[in-house]
Amino acid sequence: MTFQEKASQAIREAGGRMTAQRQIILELLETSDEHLDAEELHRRARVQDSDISLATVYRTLNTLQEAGLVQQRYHSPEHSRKYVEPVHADEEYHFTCRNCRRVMPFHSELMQQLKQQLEAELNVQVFNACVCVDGLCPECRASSHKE
Amino acid sequence: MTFQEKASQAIREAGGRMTAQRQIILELLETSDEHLDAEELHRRARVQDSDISLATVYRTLNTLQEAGLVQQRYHSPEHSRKYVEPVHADEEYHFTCRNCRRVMPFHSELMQQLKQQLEAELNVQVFNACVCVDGLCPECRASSHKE
DNA sequence: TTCCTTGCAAAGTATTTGCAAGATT
DNA sequence: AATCTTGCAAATACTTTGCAAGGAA
Repeated sequence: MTFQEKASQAIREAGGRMTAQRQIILELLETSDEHLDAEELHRRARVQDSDISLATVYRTLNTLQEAGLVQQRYHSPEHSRKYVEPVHADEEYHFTCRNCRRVMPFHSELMQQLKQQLEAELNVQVFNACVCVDGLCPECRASSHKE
Repeated sequence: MTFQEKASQAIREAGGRMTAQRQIILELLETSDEHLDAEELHRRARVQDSDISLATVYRTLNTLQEAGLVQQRYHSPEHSRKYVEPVHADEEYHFTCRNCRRVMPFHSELMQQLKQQLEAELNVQVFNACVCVDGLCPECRASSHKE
């Protein structure tokens, strides 16, 4: 079952409706590998429907998040914008350079371990973990040594 | 050297000045174990100086963060407010219940490992890692099973 | 005396919401 | 036909900023 099929089903099950706007947003989410925020998604969605509103993008993302179809990501150190990605098996996290703002994605089995640890030790059920790391990227690190 | 002494020194070294307002905020940061956001800090600071402004609290926190004296924390799933804590040896992270909003702090050596892994594999220098986990706390988990 | 810091109010950024019109089932 | 969704504009929440007055070094 593709992401769009899963989404359609979930929306329907929640008593919602499939609209042209939602279709566009789902398509963009499925085909983009980058992490998108509402504004960028809106910008891209307008290529297909120049009347689609930013509010609709926000509402659709919230709907999808509530249905567990997309998860939120924030980038350090700002944490000001919400990025979304479809829920997949391998979760991606992000390192942001404080100096040049470059974002480096990373994967780590440690996060899986952390979830298990929390479920065991705190007796909670984990839905989502957000990890944002910041510091200096290799290049900025090197140039800061020279100074 | 206490947190306040370190802070005074760092502020001075950066060409800044120690003011009554900053003194109050530093004191609150040092003596509170909870995580405070600007508004809560402002509320508490007003007990000692009823004229202190929210803008000053924000500016002071930014100054302290730039100096590496406090670090930011965000709570999932909202990520809307910035909380601060003095930089200490043992870093604390947070789990938030999606249902009852309860926040449970936790510690984990896995985060230290993650930092080391990133420094080794990505060749970056890590300044800060933010981890916010959300899901269901033990109580809400139990009651959701009953439904 | 220099210039950093403050309070105030206004502005800024990201996101949400009320409402009437429009679309889906 | 019923009601969910949309676009628009206004509202909200958190944080930053311009400016003139005040305060630290």
